[in-house]
Amino acid sequence: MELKPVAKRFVLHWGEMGSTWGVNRTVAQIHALLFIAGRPLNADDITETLGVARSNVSMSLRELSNWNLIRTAPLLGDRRDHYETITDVWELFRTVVRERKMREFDPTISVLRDCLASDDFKSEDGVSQLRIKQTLALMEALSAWAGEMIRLEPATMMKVIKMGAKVQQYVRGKPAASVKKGKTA
Amino acid sequence: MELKPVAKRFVLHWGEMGSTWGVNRTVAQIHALLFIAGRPLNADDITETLGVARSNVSMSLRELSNWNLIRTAPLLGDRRDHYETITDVWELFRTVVRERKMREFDPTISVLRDCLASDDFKSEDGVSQLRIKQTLALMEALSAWAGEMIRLEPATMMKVIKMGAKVQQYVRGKPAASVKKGKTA
DNA sequence: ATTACATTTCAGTCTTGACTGAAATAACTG
DNA sequence: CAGTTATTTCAGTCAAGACTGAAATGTAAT
Repeated sequence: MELKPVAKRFVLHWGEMGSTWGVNRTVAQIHALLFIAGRPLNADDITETLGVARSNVSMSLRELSNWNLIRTAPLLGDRRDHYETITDVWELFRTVVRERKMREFDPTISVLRDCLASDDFKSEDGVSQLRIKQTLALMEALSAWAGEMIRLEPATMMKVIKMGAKVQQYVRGKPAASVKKGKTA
Repeated sequence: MELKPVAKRFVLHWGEMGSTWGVNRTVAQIHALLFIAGRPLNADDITETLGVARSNVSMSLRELSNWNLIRTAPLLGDRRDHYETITDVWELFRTVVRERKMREFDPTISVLRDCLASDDFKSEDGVSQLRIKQTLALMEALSAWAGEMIRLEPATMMKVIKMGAKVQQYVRGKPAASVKKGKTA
């Protein structure tokens, strides 16, 4: 299975981006490949196409599984495991947000709550206390927001996102000049 | 300058999270330290407090500067550069979003547009074409959304976030049962 | 201009974690 | 059950990049 030029470029770019996004290159490449392939692939297909070790593919598939980004798709007449990924981009996005929230936000929120509750907290500098409280408040707000957004149907989420900053008119009670006219930096 | 227990925990935790967030440990620790310190610090203060090499501090400060997360704050009667970071957490958040959008979204959007525009595109599999188009649409929507959000005043942005999924009632035309009653997964 | 202090650069070292290949395990088939 | 195929595990290797220390550069005072 040889990739066509554009597909190859897509897979390679996704792999590079993976590093920035906190998953390694191979994991991101495999995901891109499954996403673009149009049919479930088995581990050997992937090994061949990407030119990495079979064992690397195995571990990377496990990692993608932990992210809930792939599932096995049994094919009639073929013993080998075949893998497919979510094809709806908004559903995909939702999954990634859910997982990142779980890995990156929730643990930090726990630590911050713990800090606030600790006996030592009262003896900290006033500024430190304030910063920690504010950081926790920010993260709780973002976490709650993300939690609500990922509960929406993909189609609804899309509408909300596309509505963009126009929503502020509802929190302010009137349309916002700053956005419509681009007044602020 | 010795850190109090909670401040130390905060700095260490922020450092660990940094790895997940795509900046290295030292960079994240320095940022946490400046955030919690309550006054501008010079490079030697930081070196001492964190117990890393002076040169490492120098490079990390440069990195934070590239992220627009710190600025120098000249102190009367002291030649050495002192550094401070944004203290408003929403402003801080806005800066991080702006920078990540620039580094992680914008380049990918360029690549995808390029793929679509290329001569090879038409000869790709139908599925590949579709996936690339949908991915680009998603990323453009998110990018536009983020672009609008970071233009808002921090206080407004906070209100929008805190409003959460309730905004969907405005895109749908009525309150959403799925959120209020938690019907969906 | 010289000295003293502050900062940056960079070549080399060290750490972390990605990747491989071989061996072990598991799953199926006749 | 023996043989075959598929998958996972893991110890070792390798690569990327974080970190250090020493040297170079920059900056201000005398």
